[in-house]
Order: sequence, then C-alpha cells, then structure tokens
Amino acid sequence: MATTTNSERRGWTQNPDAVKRDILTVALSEFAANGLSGTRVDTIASRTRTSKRMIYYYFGDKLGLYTRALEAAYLKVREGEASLDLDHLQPKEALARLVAFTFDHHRKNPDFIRMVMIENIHNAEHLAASQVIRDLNVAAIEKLARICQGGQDQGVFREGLDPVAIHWQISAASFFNVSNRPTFSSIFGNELFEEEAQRRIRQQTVDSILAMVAKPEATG
Amino acid sequence: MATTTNSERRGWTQNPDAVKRDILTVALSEFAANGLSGTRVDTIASRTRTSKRMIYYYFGDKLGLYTRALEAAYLKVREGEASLDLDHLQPKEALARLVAFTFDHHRKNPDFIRMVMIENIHNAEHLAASQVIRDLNVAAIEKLARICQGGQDQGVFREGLDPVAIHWQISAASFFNVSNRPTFSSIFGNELFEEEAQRRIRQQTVDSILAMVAKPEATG
DNA sequence: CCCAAAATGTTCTAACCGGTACAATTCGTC
DNA sequence: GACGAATTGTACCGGTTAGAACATTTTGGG
Repeated sequence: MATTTNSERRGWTQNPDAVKRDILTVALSEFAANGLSGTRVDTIASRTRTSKRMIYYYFGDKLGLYTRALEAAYLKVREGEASLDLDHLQPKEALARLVAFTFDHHRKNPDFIRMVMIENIHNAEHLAASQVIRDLNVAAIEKLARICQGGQDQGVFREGLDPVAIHWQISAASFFNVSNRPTFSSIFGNELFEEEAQRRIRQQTVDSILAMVAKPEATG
Repeated sequence: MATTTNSERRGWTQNPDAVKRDILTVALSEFAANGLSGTRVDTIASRTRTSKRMIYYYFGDKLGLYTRALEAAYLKVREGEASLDLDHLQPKEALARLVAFTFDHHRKNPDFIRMVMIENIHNAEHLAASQVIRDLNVAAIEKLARICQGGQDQGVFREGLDPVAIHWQISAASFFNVSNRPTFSSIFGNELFEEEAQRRIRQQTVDSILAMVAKPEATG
C-alpha cells in the first residue's frame, strides 16, 4: 500500500445524514416493491453505498426501518400536495382541481400507494404508531373542509357535507386506480389505463364528486 | 366422515379430497392474513389435520399452493354472486341492486379482498397464470353488459356505455371500502365504517353510478 | 390374496436471513 | 494532539424455513 495522499485512504469519510438518507431511499423502494416480509435487509444493504451494519446502527431493526420508510413515503407525497394552491378559486372549481390533482398525483406515486397497500395488509399497525402521519393527513382534510365550508357559505354546495366522506370518495377512485391496476388489467386488458381512458375516468370521478356535493335544486 | 371400524389402528384412513380441501381452506386463510412471503408452510400444516408432507405431495410447492388458494378465493366469491338474479328487473333497478350487492358482498368477504390486494402487490403475476379466474371475471362483466344493453334499448341509459368502466367504478368504491379500512380508520377514526355510515356510503355509491349511466336529459 | 400405485408418516437438511460481536477509524473538543 | 464519543468495517451466528429423503400403510384391481 502506497503512502496515501488524499484519494486513496485506509479509512473512510463520515457522513451520517447522507448515509441515513441513502438507506431510507433504498429501503422505501425495496419495501414498496416486496412488502415487509418479502424484503431482505441484505438486499437493501447491497443497493446502498453503505453496509447492513449501518442499517441496524441507525434504524435498530427491520421494523424500525420499515416504519421510517413508511413515514418517508407519506412525507414525500404530502410535500407534493402542498404545491397545490386552491385558496383563490371558487369552491366548485377548487374541488374539481383537488380531485383531478389527487387522481394524477396518486398515479405519479406508485411507491406511496404500494406502501399504503402493504400497511393495510398489516392492518395499519405500524402507521398507528406514527404521529407524523396522522398530522399530515389531518392537514389534508382541512384543505377539503375549507372548500366545503366556502361552498356552503356561498350556497352552491348542499348542507351537511362530511369532508371525511368526500375524501373517502376521492381516495377510493384515485387509489384503486393505481392499487388494483395489475389484477384489473390482467383480467380486462390494459385499455382502461391508457392515457385517453384515464382522462375519461378522471373526468368521471370529478363529475361524480361535484354532483355529490351540489345542491339538489341547483343544476348549474 | 368415513366409517372407522377400529378407533385404535396402527394405520390411518385415506381421504385425498378431504385432505386437499382441508389444506386449501387453511392455506387461504393464512395467505390472506399474512401474504405470500409472510406465510409459513409449517403454520399452515399445523392448522391442518394432516401434515406438511401432504402439502408438497398435492400442491408441489408454496407457490403452487398459493395459486390454488387464490383460485379458491375467486371461486368462492363468484359463487356467492351467482345467487343474484337480476333478469326480471328493470335496468335501473337491476343496476342499483347490483351495486348495492357488490358493496355488501365485498364487505362480507375480506379474505377475498386481501388475496386480491396481495396479488396486486405481486403485480398479478400468479393470477395471470390462471385461466379459471379470467373466465370467472368475464362472466361477471357479461351480467353488467346485459343490464347496460337493456337500459339503452329502453332509452333510459345513455349511449356508449362501457361495462368495464362501470365495473371499475363499482369495484373502486366497494373494494377500497374494505381494503383501505385499516389505514383510513387509523387516521380518521372508525365512524365511516359503522353500520349507518356504511349504508350512507353505499347509497351514495349507487346514486353515483346511476347518475353516470343516466341519459343527460332524463332526470326521472 | 397379492402387488403396484397412491397416500401418508417421520426425520432431516441446506440455504437463508435477521441480527450481533468485535475491531477499527474518524471527529469534535479541550 | 489526545481522548472519548460517534461512526463504519468485517466476520460471524443461531434460529427459521422451504423442501427432500426415506419408510410405511392403504387401496384398488386382477
């Protein structure tokens, strides 16, 4: 071994944050792809610039890493949602935009969808432990609640709307569209998931939600 | 039960069909509960009246058993659907019944839902291999297609309806309602999943579908 | 009654996999 | 520049798990 100047060293460079981020990124992708029990810690480690040792050093155990990856998925997706500003729009337009955005956003974040699917398989027991995630989702509902309130104040939405129920409807369509694509297209073909059909479905979803919140007598 | 002449025997009674059924029932419940990689063959065996040996004897390997369990889940659920007779009803009433039935039926078959979720996590690669399942689902669509055709013939449904797209809408609501209950209720509470709220959601789903297929000008 | 094939019991194993022990290096700080 | 704490490298282990080997019993047919 030659005398080391700079580039060739016997040691290494410490960089805790980068290491954590590296691990978390790989972990998210692996867990999303293979599920909790389907994922191998060794596989995560090998895709990392660091080693298995560091996974256990920073995240304790496999479950700890999974939980943090789940949080990371939520954080990333909610971050994207924050970019949507609806406050200057009229209620109907705001709601339409929100629905269309959610539909598209879910499509663009399949890893997030898969993590939620996996959590549901596990009865949401790890999500339940995360206060971070609860806060993020409550924030999402508040945006919807403001729109509903605005629409009711202006008399264009019917009374007694339940923001959570509306969120349920929006999520059902947007989520299912991504989560069940494999089985659905395997059985019925891929047509429904090509661009034009997806636009139609999205529009249909928007229309359904708008019809749901509209005042019974007001058609316009 | 087979006739047992002697209760104390050195040997045993052969019963291939019962053994297969026993294994398959337990396997379905285990796979639905724990996923493909989360399920232990030994656990299945222990819940069975037979042994691990027989699992491999009849089903080859873990994947073979899983695939058969998946088929069994589809068969069971489609069997339940067959009990629904809509041919004597008017199109709108028939469609309303079909939607409400699907909604309830999914709720009553969480194991089936979970198997489909698991399949989707695995990108439907095992389902793709099963011709049985494809046939079953195509049959389900035909029922819906008949209703659509009837409604169009009578002029109460609009033209150009796509039965697969309608099936998508029905499934999205009915499926999501079961599949995402854990995460959803963990975040927003359990209210939406109590009986009365569920009735409301079901009605809302029925109404949405009916509105979707209705002729634009015809309100009645 | 006998025999081959089907069905079942019992025992074992090789690979895998989450996690750890132990050692070495780096870094902040005094 | 030394020292303790934080970080990283390397090698290993013990339990688990899918599956196989080998032995035995049952069953149906001639």
